[in-house]
Amino acid sequence: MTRGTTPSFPSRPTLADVARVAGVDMSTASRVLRGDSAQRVRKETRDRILKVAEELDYRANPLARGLRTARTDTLGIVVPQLDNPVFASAIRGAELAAAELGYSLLISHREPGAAASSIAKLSQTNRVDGLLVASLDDDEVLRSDLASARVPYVLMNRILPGAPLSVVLDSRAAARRGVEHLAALGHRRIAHLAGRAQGFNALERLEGYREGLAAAGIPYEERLVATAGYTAEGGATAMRALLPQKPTAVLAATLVSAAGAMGVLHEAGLRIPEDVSVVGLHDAPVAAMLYPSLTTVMMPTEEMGRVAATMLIRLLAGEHPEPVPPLPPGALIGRASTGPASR
Amino acid sequence: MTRGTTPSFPSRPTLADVARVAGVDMSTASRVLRGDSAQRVRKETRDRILKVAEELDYRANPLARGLRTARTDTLGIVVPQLDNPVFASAIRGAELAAAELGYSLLISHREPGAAASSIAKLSQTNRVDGLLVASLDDDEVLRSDLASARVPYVLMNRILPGAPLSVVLDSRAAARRGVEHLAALGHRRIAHLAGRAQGFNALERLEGYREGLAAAGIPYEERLVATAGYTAEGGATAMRALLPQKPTAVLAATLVSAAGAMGVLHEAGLRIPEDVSVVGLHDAPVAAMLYPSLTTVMMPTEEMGRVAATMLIRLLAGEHPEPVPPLPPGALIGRASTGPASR
DNA sequence: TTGAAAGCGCTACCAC
DNA sequence: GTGGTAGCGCTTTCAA
Repeated sequence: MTRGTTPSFPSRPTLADVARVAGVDMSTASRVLRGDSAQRVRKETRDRILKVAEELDYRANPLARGLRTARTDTLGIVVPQLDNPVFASAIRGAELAAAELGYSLLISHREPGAAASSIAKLSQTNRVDGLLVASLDDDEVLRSDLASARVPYVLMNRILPGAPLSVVLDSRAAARRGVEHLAALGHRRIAHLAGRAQGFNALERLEGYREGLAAAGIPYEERLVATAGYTAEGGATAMRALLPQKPTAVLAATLVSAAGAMGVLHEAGLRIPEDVSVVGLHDAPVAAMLYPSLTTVMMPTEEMGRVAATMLIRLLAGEHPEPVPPLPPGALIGRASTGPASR
Repeated sequence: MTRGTTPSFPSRPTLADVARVAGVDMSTASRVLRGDSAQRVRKETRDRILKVAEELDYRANPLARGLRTARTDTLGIVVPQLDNPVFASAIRGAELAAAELGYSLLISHREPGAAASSIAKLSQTNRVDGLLVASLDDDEVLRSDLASARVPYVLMNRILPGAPLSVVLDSRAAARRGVEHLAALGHRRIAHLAGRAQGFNALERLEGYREGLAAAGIPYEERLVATAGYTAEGGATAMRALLPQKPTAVLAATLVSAAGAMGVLHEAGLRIPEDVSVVGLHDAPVAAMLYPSLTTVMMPTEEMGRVAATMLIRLLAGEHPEPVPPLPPGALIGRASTGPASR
């Protein structure tokens, strides 16, 4: 009824207040409160200022500071979707690393096809010092978006020819690992539900799939590969198309496409894993929610965010961080969806 | 290798630049560029300024503006987790509503138990004008967090005694709707996987469950209710405990607990829906990924974010928005997990 | 209808 | 070791 949530909100103390109460000049107060490295301040004075600031519950106004220094100590992170475990955990990693290094994170959730590029929006308005960018867009689109960036950036989960700083996962190794697991279980007819036809990660995974087959001495057959995209429906459609090939195992590019494929297998009366084993790439809680629970290859998505944020902050500090190699996959999480080949 | 992502970044033009090029005073340029309502500016002058601003690609520096006006036109939104469809879509709704009203959204992902409350952090540093708060914390914890808020706020998805402005979903009606569906299919032994013991939504859903039973003339039996919390494991444990009661149908508080329960039913050799029907509350893509696909009651989570943002902005404008009643559930989405009672 | 000027809160340079 | 002060880019009286 009343503005109960809007009580008084007394205005915050300013640096001038602290200085006055402590009996020093603003500039001195600024020096100590800012943690100036060249601390040419007497310990006594220092302590007094700190004490007053504490008592007054002083917080520097980041707007004023930013206006003055032309820095915000804030990183923008642009992701195409929030409710995607990959991006959610990349955000978490970036957030942790950023916080450790004194930066905040401004999360921007830009749905593909959003009118205005948030890359432009974030970077052109002095809100962030740098950008962490994940994108599902085509190279051309992303490139033109990035062209409008007025701050340094680091890409996550993809590369873009011409953009030197990217942090990616080793999808190829992950796919190979999944195939190896299946091959070790005796499977020979291993199908692959691929991602987008031209996506960076999709191509890498396909390559890893082939490497895994080769290592097991299994010939590659094109008709055992179908493009599933990144939706459950895509996974279902692709699986349906693959059924006539009678695979005994399936390597799905994502958890979502794995789920779609599993639904089709159930419908077709095929038992998992007795008739068909399924492996998905990436690990997230949803893997355990499927039936049967899905065997996955864990991917270091949080680490990706962490590394990307760290690189970006280095870049902002004027360093020239070296490109990092693709982050190797984590362990294979054996659950109930994989078993020995029996046919 | 090189700082390829850090080219020149020419400094942005300032208002002074625009004014100079247009041959007017800064104050005049400010008036027109800001869209001052009392536009006491000659059209000719106006157009000239606009044209110059356009040519120079001028963007007001939000830091400077914020410093001057003590407003940021930014709302903070605090959620306990990102990869939760409920919060993800609430964020989307809030973002859309905020954008329409000229506000940006600063997303803060505060994991429970995070050292510093992001409520305090966001609101005490002049970064946001107001806060949208979702929280899974206990009343006491949340209350003390909010006590440190220096800006107006609106709660989402829960109430807190003493905090007048909340936007919640009508979980009670949703639960009732789920039970009605099951009862209409002939089920009489309907179990309920409840949420947290004392949570606001959990209690509401339990109430709705009882109402639904009552409406169908089914007596309430306490032993058909188990607390499942909000994890798949919790759902599994609760379902396991309920099995001896031989329910023919289950109303799960969330999709996640429904998934856990379904796993247990599968393990127990019970067919879904032939032996046991399952309904989950909330709808999200994961419902279609489960096997069999889950019948759900859709909840207006995006609308919740939209309404909350709108209320908050009204509050900031000095209006006194009326509390809104719980948002009614959407349609029941019939999928494969429910069928007629056969025993 | 337009201009002049103060000042938001802070940092950083220079003087003492 | 500390103080004075200009000025970041903008909005907003107040004058003209």
